[in-house]
Amino acid sequence: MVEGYGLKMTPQRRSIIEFLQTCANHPTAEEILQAVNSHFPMTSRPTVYNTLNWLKGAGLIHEVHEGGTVRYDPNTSPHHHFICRWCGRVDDIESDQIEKIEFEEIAGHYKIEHFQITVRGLCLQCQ
Amino acid sequence: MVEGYGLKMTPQRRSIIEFLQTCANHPTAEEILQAVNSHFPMTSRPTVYNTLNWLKGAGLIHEVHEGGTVRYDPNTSPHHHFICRWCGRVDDIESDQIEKIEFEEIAGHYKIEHFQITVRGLCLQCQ
DNA sequence: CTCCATATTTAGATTAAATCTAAATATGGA
DNA sequence: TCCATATTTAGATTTAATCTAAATATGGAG
Repeated sequence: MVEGYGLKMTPQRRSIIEFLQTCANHPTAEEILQAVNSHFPMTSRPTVYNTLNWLKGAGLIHEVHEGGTVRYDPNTSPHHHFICRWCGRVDDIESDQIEKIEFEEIAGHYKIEHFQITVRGLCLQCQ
Repeated sequence: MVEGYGLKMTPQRRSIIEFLQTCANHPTAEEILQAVNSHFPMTSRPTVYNTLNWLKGAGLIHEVHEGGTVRYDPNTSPHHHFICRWCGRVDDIESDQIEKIEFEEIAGHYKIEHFQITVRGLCLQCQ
């Protein structure tokens, strides 16, 4: 399936990928485990973590470390995050919603490969 | 010491605060435990976590969740972070080193209280 | 300065997230 | 269809962080 790496597709992996592609938010590993088991029972915790690490290594998902919990982000296009101080939800903010940023001052010191903005505040429901 | 809250100053807390004020980087709880014990032996792990949570609640330090490890940041002025992809170090980037950002597009949806930029790449030593 | 109510520290147990192990199982190319 | 090899699984294990109850230290009141 994933050429050259000897990787095999399984029902468990298919379920996890399918769930990640259809969910709009940023689920935790535990939420993924629960959701997948409600459709395809008996997928074990290590399998969920194995698959998530496989997807992460292949660059198909990203980990989001915010608020002490690890979440998984199926959106791999460059984008930013909004985090609600009250309910903890993580929403995507597309890059074109934020103006370009210049890094002139620090460009000499670091080799900048990527940057990400984390916006915090209150979402519509929690205001 | 911290008025109105019934909090008491102890040698352990003093050591932890002193270390945080003099260290330039972003230590983990474990690193703080090691450093404090080398100066003032026999400070237990729960005491380190108690003190860090007390300081965090008082707004004197911030937690940094990056790369799967929790780090503590004694710099509470608004600033940004650089994270080295290779060695994992977290450096401060002061706000005035990055140009102002406008949030016009998303201002209608969220109540924005704060934003922080995470820059990733390679530090001088790791290039 | 001394006393003592109360906050703090401690060792050890406990929790929770994530990973490891070895055995059983499933995948997909030949 | 067969079978080498990757994957899954249950259960144990690791690690970070917290909880517990008993011992201790702090600092305001007298």
